[in-house]
Amino acid sequence: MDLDDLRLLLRTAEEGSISRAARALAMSQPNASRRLQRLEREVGRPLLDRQTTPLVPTAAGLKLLAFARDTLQRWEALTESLAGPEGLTGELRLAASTAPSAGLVSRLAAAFLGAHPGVHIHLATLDSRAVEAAVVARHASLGFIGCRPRDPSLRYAAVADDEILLLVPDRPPFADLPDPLPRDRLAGLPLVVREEGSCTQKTAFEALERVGCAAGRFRVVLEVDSHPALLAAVASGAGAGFASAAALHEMPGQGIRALHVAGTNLSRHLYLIYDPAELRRDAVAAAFIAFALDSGRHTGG
Amino acid sequence: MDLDDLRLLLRTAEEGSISRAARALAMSQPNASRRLQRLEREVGRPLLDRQTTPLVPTAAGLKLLAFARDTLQRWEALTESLAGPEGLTGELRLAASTAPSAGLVSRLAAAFLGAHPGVHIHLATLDSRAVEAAVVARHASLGFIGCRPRDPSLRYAAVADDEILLLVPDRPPFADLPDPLPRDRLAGLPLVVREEGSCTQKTAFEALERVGCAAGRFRVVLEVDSHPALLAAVASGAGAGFASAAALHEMPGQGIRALHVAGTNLSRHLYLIYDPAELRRDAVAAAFIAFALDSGRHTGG
DNA sequence: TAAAAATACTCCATAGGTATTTTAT
DNA sequence: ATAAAATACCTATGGAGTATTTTTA
Repeated sequence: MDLDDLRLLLRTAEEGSISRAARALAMSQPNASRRLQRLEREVGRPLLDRQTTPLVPTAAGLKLLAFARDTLQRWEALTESLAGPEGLTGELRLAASTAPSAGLVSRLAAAFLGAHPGVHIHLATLDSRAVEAAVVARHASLGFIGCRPRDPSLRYAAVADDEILLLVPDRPPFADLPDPLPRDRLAGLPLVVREEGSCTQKTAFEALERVGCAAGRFRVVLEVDSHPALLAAVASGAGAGFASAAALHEMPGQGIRALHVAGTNLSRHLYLIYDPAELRRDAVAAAFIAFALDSGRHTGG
Repeated sequence: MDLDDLRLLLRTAEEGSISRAARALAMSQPNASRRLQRLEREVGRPLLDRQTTPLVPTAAGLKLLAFARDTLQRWEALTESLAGPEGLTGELRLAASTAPSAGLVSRLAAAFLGAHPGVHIHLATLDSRAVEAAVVARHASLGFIGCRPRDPSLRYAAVADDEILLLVPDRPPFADLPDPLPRDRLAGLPLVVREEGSCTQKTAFEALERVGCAAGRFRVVLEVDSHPALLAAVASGAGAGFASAAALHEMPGQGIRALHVAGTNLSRHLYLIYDPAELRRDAVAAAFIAFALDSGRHTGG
């Protein structure tokens, strides 16, 4: 008997349908059906009357439901109390994409460590795709990326907003560009862009395209594969480039001005991605998510 | 979280040692160690202080121990109450070796069905080795054989005693043999024996060997591969043969006398064999074992 | 030095998914 | 006829075993 069996039984009784319960708990219908059958074998009695619609618990099912409610409630209370003031213990492996999220994440990590000094956090900075792969492969419990995950088995939550700015060299012929830069001036600028996997890049181009600036109209003069390289290229006058405001905070390059693009909402979210099953197996990861979402409410809104 | 995790934690705390708990619960030490580590990850705190000997639970461990005791106790009570007067439901697959045990087992099955009319029992009669194989392969939940199981992963319990008798043709030159037959008369008799896998055979020869009648001294004239074949052979005067008293009850052959062998305890046990893990997964099998052992106490002693 | 716990590695059972069939409304 | 439950089948995860290393009394 597994706590998940109890959750499934409970949900099935609430929904009155195995299929609906399976959907709600993100599992396949045959799997739910089998788990309930196994549970019935284990207790030696049918738990649900499958003849009726909606499905209704048998007498034995009602007894087990009472047990399930009680046990789950006591378990939640227990784990919550264990995560209490003294803090958690264990290891937490995070993966964050590129510089901007690494900045936010390290701040989050530091704050989390204040509440839970017994936790050892390992933070890896990878590109967005590698972050997603690391979470799927369980090399990391949690990931932070700038766009929604592609893998449908991963859940995500927005933890912060981040504005994308246009960086330009602080020298002619860029020095005289006005700060809210009119959109039509963009097409003439030489651009330094990030490699294809970059979320910053993707978000900026998508937002511009939405207001009528097709990506094809830009003059891409240089493609680099990291944020520092982009800063260096812009600072040396190669062209303009997009970067997130958070990343500038961390490392303000010299000889660079940051401009807003007029009439365009070049903001992006930061997404926390995770495998839902992991939360049931790793109390530290679960606590970190709760912590991140909570602190996001204060800062990001 | 699994009930087995709770049982393991409880036992570990009682024994003060992971190794001892593992032994007690019939699992390997590394497995026990890992399961406890996983449980610790799940709750986010260490549960045992491994620095001390004997091992001692941490504060978090004590809380979880209280939860474990309570939950297990409530679970046992629940499953017991569900097996109550109205009876269990489900399927029970039994495998019994040869005729003698099939007789006992079908009587047991009938009695069990009286208490649990919702159960569907499937009884297969196989030779001893096949019974053991069926239990190991989970084709049957429970098996009944005449000797202890070879496979160390199986548990066994003696459920009844059964006496082995010497069957002789009711005609010359056997007709004048005295009923408590002196052991020294055995060596001269032509014997009909069962195939090598037979437990009846094995038990009889072992018991005789123990009192000094080496198997080599017997005159084996015929080897057959079933109990009915043995009866037929004896009835037709081919020779004497060993068979269990229970089997005679079922099918008393004509023209056959059953003799005791003087000064020799030719009794054998009937063993119920099972996979211990199965009991936690199948309430019907668990109930049948309890039932069989209980009724064994009244009849067999 | 001896016993216990943890790690490394391997294998197999089984949990879980997809596709399909059966059942019930 | 449609939706839900059960079954068949397959794959891959991870649970469990053996062998080994590390640790601690």
